[in-house]
Amino acid sequence: MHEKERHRIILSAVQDRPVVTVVDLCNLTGVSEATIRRDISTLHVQQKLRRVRGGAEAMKPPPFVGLAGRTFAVNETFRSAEKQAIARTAVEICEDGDSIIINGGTTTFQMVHPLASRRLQVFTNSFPIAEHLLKHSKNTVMLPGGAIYREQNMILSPFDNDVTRNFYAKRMFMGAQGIGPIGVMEADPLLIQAEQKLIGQADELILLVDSSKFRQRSSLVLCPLDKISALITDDGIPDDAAVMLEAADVKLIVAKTGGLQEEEVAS
Amino acid sequence: MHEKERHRIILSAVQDRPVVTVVDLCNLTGVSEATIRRDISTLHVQQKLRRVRGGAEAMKPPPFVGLAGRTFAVNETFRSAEKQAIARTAVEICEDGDSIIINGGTTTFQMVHPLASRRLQVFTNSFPIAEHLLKHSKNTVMLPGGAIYREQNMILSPFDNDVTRNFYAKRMFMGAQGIGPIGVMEADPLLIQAEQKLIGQADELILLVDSSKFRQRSSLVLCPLDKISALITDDGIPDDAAVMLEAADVKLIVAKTGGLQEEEVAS
DNA sequence: TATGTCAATCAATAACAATCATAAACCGTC
DNA sequence: GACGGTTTATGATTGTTATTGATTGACATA
Repeated sequence: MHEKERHRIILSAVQDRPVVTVVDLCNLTGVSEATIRRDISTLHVQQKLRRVRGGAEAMKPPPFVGLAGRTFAVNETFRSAEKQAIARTAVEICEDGDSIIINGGTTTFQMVHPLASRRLQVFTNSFPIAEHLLKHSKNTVMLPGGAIYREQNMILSPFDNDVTRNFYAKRMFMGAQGIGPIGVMEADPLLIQAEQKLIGQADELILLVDSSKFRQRSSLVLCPLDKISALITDDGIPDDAAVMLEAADVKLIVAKTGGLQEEEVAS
Repeated sequence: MHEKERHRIILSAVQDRPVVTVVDLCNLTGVSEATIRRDISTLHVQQKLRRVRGGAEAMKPPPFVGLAGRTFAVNETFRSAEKQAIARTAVEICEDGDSIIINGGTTTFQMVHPLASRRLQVFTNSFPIAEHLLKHSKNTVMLPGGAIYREQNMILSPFDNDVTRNFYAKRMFMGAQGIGPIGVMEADPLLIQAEQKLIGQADELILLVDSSKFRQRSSLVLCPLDKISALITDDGIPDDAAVMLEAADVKLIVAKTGGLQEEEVAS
């Protein structure tokens, strides 16, 4: 990864929230802490951000974060290191020029930072993802039509006749509330509807879930496991879950937190 | 491969992507690293790009699209007092609960501030308007589907099957490049297409133009004057323009800058 | 004390500049 | 055209420099 590329990612992250830690940036970029510190120092003297102990903060903190950004930010801090590593791994399997679909969620949102230095065709129903990519990257951004639901920060539509049907992608990335033998679980019927509309518009469905999701259950089943092409998670995945995924022929990708390699466990 | 040919490829790549590496350019052109480095050096002294370690970057690194974009911001300061008065008047004729369509533009963008304390159903193809209303108001925000065009900061779609057809509003507000006896003028064919899609989804079409627009002409005609229900402008409007509008049965509303009142000149 | 952050250092690596040899393009003259 | 000489562009090789990641110890904090 190149210096400029890292700098873009760092600036992208630092403007996303009040403070970013060095560890966060390591997970986001996959480089060592020493390098991140050197980068922060460089950007500090360039006045691009302010260096603080433990990380960095934006030069001009946003005047006030709307209620939308707040709930989002709270969720983000939960298991954020894992989510960032997972998101980085997800972006790494994409190539410039690819068409991808990103379903809204706190884990998938982390993809925006590694995407800052890339150029893809991104279709997303998440308003914050679209907003961030528009401001901090050169990716092409496409949206479905519909109403913006503040609670989820997503664009949802009860109609079937939107441009979603006109977009076809190589991969679709999505999070989930939980994973079990029955399949992928979600909490909200509205999300189910939106996600099912998107599944089928992509060749591969790739799930991004941190390992805590394997212990969670929910009432609504989005789709069975065999619809999933690959699943990216962190190294806290239980053995029985790995067996379950292998049985369903789901490619398991374990993202390494702390910055180095990804490791494929099962095909 | 000829030198000029490589240079075109390099410049194309460097403006397309945030960063290009020497290796990338080697793969792209099929020549050696030494040659690419020589090319980058040449283009660097020609100020066509900036040379950085590992590759090259575009001269103006981040075309960061701010909340309202760079070109947006420049336009916003031009005749902003008039635009704000016009926008305020436009919002004043709406009542809470109304469904309105706001077409993107620098004048219509000014509507977001008076709208901050209101609660309407707003359908807009302007990303900055949606963003602002979402963060700073409680209005319901709805969007058409499509790609976000950075230059205009608008969501445009070549497809006809989007949710636009499912949204019907009491009023549609739009700006324009110019106004003449022939009708409403616009500069960009893409905008024409998007605007024509929206017109017809509202009972009334209301035009927001500052008085300088009566002296402007453009090459593309969006619609004839008689499609317009009302036109809001400032008190700099020429007499002949007022006569022209009266003849076309357009209700003329003059926004008072600084003051409060609207004034009806013709019905 | 335990933990996390940081700066200094060093080895490994990647990127670079300088140099040279080859081959193509160029430019005269015949 | 054809030939010989020159220039120019390119790729490979070399040694040099810059960047990175790991290690260590210092310092602050809980």
